[in-house]
Amino acid sequence: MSVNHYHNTLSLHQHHQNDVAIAHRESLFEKSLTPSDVGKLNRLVIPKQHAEKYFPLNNGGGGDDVATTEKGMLLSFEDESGKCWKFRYSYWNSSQSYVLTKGWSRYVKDKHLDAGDVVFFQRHRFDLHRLFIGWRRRGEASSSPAVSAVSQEALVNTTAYWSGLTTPYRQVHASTTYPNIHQEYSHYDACARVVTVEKL
Amino acid sequence: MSVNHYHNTLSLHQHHQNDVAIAHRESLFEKSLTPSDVGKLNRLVIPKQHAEKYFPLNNGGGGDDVATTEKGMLLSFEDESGKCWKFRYSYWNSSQSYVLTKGWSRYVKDKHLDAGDVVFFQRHRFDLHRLFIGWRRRGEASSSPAVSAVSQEALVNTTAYWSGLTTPYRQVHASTTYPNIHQEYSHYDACARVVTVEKL
DNA sequence: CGGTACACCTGAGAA
DNA sequence: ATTCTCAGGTGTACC
Repeated sequence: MSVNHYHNTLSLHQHHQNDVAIAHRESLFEKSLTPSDVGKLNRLVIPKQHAEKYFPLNNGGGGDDVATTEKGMLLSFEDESGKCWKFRYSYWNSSQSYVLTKGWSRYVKDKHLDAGDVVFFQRHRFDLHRLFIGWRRRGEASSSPAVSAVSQEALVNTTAYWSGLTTPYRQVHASTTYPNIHQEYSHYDACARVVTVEKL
Repeated sequence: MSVNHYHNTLSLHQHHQNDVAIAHRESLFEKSLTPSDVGKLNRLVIPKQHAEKYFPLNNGGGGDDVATTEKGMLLSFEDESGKCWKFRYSYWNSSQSYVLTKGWSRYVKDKHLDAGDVVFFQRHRFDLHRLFIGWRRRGEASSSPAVSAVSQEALVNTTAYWSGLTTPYRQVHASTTYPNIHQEYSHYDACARVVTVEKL
């Protein structure tokens, strides 16, 4: 059993501070990783139906959404160990697809993900801004049997929460409270409360 | 012998009007072109040490320099035939590198430059704003045997001329006879006296 | 639409 | 070990 496998499957029991949070998570969706998702393209394609449901970039509203659409946004997820991962999230007009770009390759490397492995996304049931990311090895069963039952009801409630707090790349690690306004990305920090020093 | 080769190696003797100027040139630096420099990226990376010595974008003086840094500037160079080449010159924050972009691909195409070929930059010894660009084929010796000896000594002598400039780019530009003010780029026309109609 | 321009991004290697 | 550089890329906008 590898170190990463250990963290993935046993973290529910090992990290007690996360146990409570897990009970309050709802699964959003998961994806089996393609070779491109873990390869040199350094991006994860988010299936459009999930992207538009859970991570809307703009819903046809005016104003700031324009900038959000053009520049993308920064999404933050807590992993199984409580570590915060930030990904640039944007829409590629050329391929008409939603993608996680900046930061994604680091996640792939850190978790040693291969094609066929599965990543899944969750969010806090009550604190809807709080997002989680997890993974499991290809062929492994999902740890929670209730995973697939969740989503349809919660969808409508989530859309309204995405707004335009912003933070610069280079200053992300300068402070955990993210006081700086970024010119480029709409940014919602889903794990601001998790004090984690990391490179983005 | 190709047409371009002819121009390159014989121009010293063919173009008498340039002979005087050549004697008054000092080498700044040269670069062996990478595949990317002559490929589809349409840009030339200027090694940072040379860029900051010879083509400073901001001199730490504040004010207009900020705009210069953000927007880049237009650099003009005379080639071996006296033709004026204008390149957009700017700094890429993301890669922390200085690049010639707009106009560069035209130069590569015109001179039929390939990877391994060398481009070199010179400036007038007395009229320091007058810049020159030249090239030679991969493997060819520098036309002036003294060049490499000159550059080391000249580096020290030349550095002060740029950094010690008290005249901002915009004022220099305004003092030339170049009638058109560019809206986007800080622009110093190093070959204003060469009447050349060209598209940039 | 294709080519160019532009502002990003990253990995590998050098320092 | 960490930082810096830069060769080689990307998507997007514009013409």
